[in-house]
Amino acid sequence: MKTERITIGDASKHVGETVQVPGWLYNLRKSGKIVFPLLRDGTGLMQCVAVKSALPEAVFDTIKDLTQESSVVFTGKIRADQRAPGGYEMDVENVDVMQHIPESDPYPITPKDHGIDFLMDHRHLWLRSQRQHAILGVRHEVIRAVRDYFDSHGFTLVDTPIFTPAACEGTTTLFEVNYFEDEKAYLAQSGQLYNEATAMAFGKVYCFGPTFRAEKSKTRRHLTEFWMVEPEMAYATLEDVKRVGEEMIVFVVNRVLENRRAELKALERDVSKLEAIQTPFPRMSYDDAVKLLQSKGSEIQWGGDFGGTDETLLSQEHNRPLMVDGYPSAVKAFYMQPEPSRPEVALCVDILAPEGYGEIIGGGQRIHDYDLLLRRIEEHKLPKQAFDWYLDLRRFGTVPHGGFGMGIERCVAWICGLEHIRETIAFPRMLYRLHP
RNA sequence: UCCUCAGUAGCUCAAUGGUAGAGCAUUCGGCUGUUAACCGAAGGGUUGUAGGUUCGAGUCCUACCUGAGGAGCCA
Repeated sequence: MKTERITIGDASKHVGETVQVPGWLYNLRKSGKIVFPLLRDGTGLMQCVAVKSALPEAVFDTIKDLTQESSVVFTGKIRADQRAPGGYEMDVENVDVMQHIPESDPYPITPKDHGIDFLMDHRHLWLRSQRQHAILGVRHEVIRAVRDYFDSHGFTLVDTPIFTPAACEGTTTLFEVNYFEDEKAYLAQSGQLYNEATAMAFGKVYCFGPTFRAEKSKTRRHLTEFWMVEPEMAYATLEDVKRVGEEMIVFVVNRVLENRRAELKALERDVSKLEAIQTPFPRMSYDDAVKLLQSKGSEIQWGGDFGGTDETLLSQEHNRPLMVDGYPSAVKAFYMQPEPSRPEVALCVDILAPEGYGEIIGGGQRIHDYDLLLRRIEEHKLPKQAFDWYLDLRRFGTVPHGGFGMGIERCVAWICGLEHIRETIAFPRMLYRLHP
């Protein structure tokens, strides 16, 4: 009879059975005639027990000499045991070694401390460690929840191009691609303009994909390549955008709390901070935010954008994400709809995550009037020709519409309580990091 | 692009301008319930690179390289 292969995650269903578990050796503790190999398989960690007196000498010797991260298949009987890290233990009966990593060239990431540079250089291996594994598990849950939210609220996924002919927002720096015959192409920094077109076709849409920013940013909040989800809604106002934003965030946080408790625990995340995330989110105008910041000693003047420290100060005021609306039009993108009674401010909103994490969502209502949009394009000295199709949307059945973009990595960093965004993506691309 | 800090054993870090050290990892030995196991021993170095000051530089000075944190900009 063939022994069944199981994963560590399913160990609880096989207590008392003799099974095979394929995996990698996470660590090994020896005590003379008994050894404790700790096996990792991507679904969890399981402590195994090999007793010399109960095994053929060759099998015991093979196990006791295993090296960290060697690939092995253990065969043995599963048993519940409180002393084991995962709650279940295997009494090893046999081992099949796929690859024994040689002692002369051992696995570089030992169970002790390492510096960030070393770990980033070995990112392809670092992903195997428990903490990184937990973070990427939460990331997966966040992405799944985001898609489930939009899919179950009438949104259609319509993905937007990565190669684009012009800047979406004139100011930011773009990655140039020299391939297309007659003109330069750029890597997308947002799918929003295209979303506006598809929203007029489907009503409610979202896109989800990588975006690229060639900013020389070098902070804990920045990646050169990051993933963004961008919903866009026809016949929508700023209020609609805010409501969807807060609902979606609460939905995502609840999903992670439901399905990723173990990961949050591994990350030592204070889950009470996440359990406090409920609608409605506190709201504040840009005007009031500036006054508040000034009272706290910030240098900010009305008309300027918030610095990182300003965002941190604001978001620490509340235990829920904070919505700040009505930024000066001058600091926002050209397509932002002005407030009718105060054209100098825009119908836009930023959502700042609590605990000092800063902006995770930026969005607003878009200009739907042809003449105003054309004027803005000219004021920003953008090439009108490149925006002809975008202007067309205002010629053929224009309606008020809006949406937002959420940076997945910033959201994951906040939910996981991480110091730095670089751990929220498998292979981060940053100003000075392209490898591995 | 600018500012600040750092670079010493495979890794994490010590070392008043005066003999280059420890823990982990590796190798050898010991231990039948370990939890980053523990105990004993051994091997392991062109102190990021190039100049300079000095009787003498890991340490001081200059330039460069690499990285980290931050600013501006942004999600």
